[in-house]
Amino acid sequence: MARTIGSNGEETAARIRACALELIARQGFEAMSMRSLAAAVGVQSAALYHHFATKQALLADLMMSHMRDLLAAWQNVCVDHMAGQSATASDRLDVFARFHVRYHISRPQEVFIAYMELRSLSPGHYNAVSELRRDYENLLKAILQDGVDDGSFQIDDIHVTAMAILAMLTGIATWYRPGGRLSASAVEMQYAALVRRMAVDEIGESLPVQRQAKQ
Amino acid sequence: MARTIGSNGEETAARIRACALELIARQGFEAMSMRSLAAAVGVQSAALYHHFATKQALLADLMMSHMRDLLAAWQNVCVDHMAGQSATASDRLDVFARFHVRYHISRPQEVFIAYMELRSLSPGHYNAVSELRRDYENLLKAILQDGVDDGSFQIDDIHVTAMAILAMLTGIATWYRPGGRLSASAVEMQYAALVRRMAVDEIGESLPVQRQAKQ
DNA sequence: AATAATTTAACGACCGATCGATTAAATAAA
DNA sequence: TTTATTTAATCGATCGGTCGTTAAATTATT
Repeated sequence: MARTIGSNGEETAARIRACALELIARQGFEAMSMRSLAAAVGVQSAALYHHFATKQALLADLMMSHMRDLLAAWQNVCVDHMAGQSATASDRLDVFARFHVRYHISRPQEVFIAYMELRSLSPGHYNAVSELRRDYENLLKAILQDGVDDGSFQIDDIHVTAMAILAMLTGIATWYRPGGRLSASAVEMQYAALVRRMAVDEIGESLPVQRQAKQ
Repeated sequence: MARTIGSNGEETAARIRACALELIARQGFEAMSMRSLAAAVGVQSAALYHHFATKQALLADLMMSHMRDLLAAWQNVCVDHMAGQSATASDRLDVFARFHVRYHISRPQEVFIAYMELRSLSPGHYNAVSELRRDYENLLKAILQDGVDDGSFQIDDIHVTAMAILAMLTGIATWYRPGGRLSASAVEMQYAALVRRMAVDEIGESLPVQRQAKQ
């Protein structure tokens, strides 16, 4: 430790992360200079390099942390809400949708960065983050597949439907603002209902064959 | 040098626009330097300023053009497919969804830029683009409202549903690649079917009251 | 001759990153 | 308990380079 009384390295690193999240979310990674970040943190720009090797490493740290936190949070939900995977596909889809909305509403900056700054990552970091993203997408696909297998979902294409659901849910971050007309739980409820409709076609539910989209 | 044989100002401006679209879509607006853009076009960077006053003006030009083209293309679809607005809300929603998918698949770069680089716009340009975006959103909202009014749609909240649909459809740009597993028309069909499900709840269709999402 | 398009050359500002010096706390040695 | 040493953290200054932009000169078109 060095200068200021009552502060240490981990605390400074955490403050750098927090300020970087805000600045990158507001201006974009390329538009944020290390100098402006240092000013926001309240240190000299050189001090940033004691905690993060490069600007790129800082971005990768933020994005990897976000993806790992997201996956860990889902694991917690699984442990809490449906121990043993005994829940139906429909229930699990509902839990997933609500979880996703809740998590993305509670961390708007991380979410915004996670899918806006993918192109700012170096190839190596991009692959690492993409892998975690694929893991997360596969969680949803597995639920959809289970529902198709047991006949409770009517889905033409798992991949397309999963991409559609995730884009729809993640898009909340672009318009939802706390304190607006709708509460977070109201939004959560509505999106969960929309997701359910996307997976379940009530008319086709009783039919043994997959419902065909009309040309 | 001045004018090369067979070229004029408008042609150069068009080439600048095309190269800028590609570079910005790939690297982001902040990451694209005017020097690299000039190199891609095949001119000196100073020549760019004969056609666009500033880098910011170039971005605004690209985004405003995109939004105006999008709105104009929808007007054309309206004239062609449903003269006189006599079509049902369900049909109009279907036409809208298919149009949106088709248009966004055909112009991936413009689409990507249009919703990734909003924050790179100066306040004035941001407001101008946002106004056109709102116009486009209102087209969808009007269709949804009509369907709710005549009882063919079961929708809790027009705004939420419209945002969800647009995020879902626009998200295609993040994963669809020509020549992949699915053809553009297959994607168009599937997304149109999903949009229909989001607006129409077949079970609740016969009920006079709005269907309530289960808590 | 007038104008439009492009060049070369350069300006000042800022970029990410690094350097060596400095300081405070933790640890070891006396 | 004092003294010496190490480690972690920050600072001020600065590096080489690139940024957006501009001025003036040059060339081509009308």
